[in-house]
Amino acid sequence: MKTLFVLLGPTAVGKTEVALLMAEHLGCPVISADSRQMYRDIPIGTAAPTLEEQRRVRHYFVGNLPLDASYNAACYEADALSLIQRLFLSHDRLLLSGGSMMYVDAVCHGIDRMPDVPPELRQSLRQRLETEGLEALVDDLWRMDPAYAARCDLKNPVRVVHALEMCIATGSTYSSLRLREQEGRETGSSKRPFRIVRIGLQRPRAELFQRINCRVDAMVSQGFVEEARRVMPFRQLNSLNTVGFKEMFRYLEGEWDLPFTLDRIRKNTRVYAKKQLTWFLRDDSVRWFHPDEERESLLACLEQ
RNA sequence: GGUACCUUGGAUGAGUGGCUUAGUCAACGGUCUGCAAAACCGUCAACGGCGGUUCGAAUCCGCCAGGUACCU
Repeated sequence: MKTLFVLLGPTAVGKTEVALLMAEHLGCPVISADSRQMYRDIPIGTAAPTLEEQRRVRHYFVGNLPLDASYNAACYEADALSLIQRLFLSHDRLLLSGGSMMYVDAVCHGIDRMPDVPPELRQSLRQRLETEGLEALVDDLWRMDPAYAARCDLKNPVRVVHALEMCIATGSTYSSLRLREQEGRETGSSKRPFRIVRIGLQRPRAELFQRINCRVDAMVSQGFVEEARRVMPFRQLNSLNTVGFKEMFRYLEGEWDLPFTLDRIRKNTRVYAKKQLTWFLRDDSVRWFHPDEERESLLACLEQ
């Protein structure tokens, strides 16, 4: 049976380097699962694999999208699965590596088929959110899909708006589209025709935070400020609603000074890393390793 | 030596006699199927010390300690 190894872990833990080793060991490319490294023009701020690293091992889904692409986890699921299927023709073992929780989840568990949201619909709901407030939208949700309203985080505008988008776009209910929830995680369409082995990278928190701090400084010396300045005209794009860029834009506007800005970036990156860990730690099928100290056993686990 | 002002949780900062005491930032924990490096939720902890007034004090009074400003 074909095997997909999935390498995951918090940002700055050292995934890129370990992925290279694993890929070389397996003789396969790296399939990246990073929602921000996919965008071109922002390699420094997203700590994307360098050109040298990409010469060492072929990478997919790095720098392959323009900043204004509209993309999401469902697109990624489709793109990744078709690539995986193709690569399995010539490989028995493949490597997916990345820290974007939903993207990894989409490949491993699948995402239910849902309609595309017409941009005008999204726009009008966003408009209503501003003029009428969240309460009005919540009332609508109770009316249109009480089952989902009962379990939805009703204080989260993004969730409420999305549920309404689905209800209005289909004329049905959002909850009726959520098949994975109804069938349970391991059944139904999410069943993959290949084996999935999840490998997690983790370090003691102090060590991880130390690496985050160093990486922010390294980014700056690689020209992060200039990179941010170049893309600032497009700051409203989702691709730039990203830790590092959000803060850097405020610096470039003169609102914050540079030391303060870098502090905020470090802090927000720490918070992001914690969020990733919270997500990944829930999945107890993940086998965890220290990226430096347990490299031997990590590579050994590829042979099982 | 004298006078005035100040002292709140890790940081900042409201509160001015009474429902276990704001907010912000940090820290910590969590949620998550279509913008997810997004969005959202929760927890934590303080009224400088001692004594007094009072049914009741972070809030009023006195002393002590520390700090700031000005004066001789």
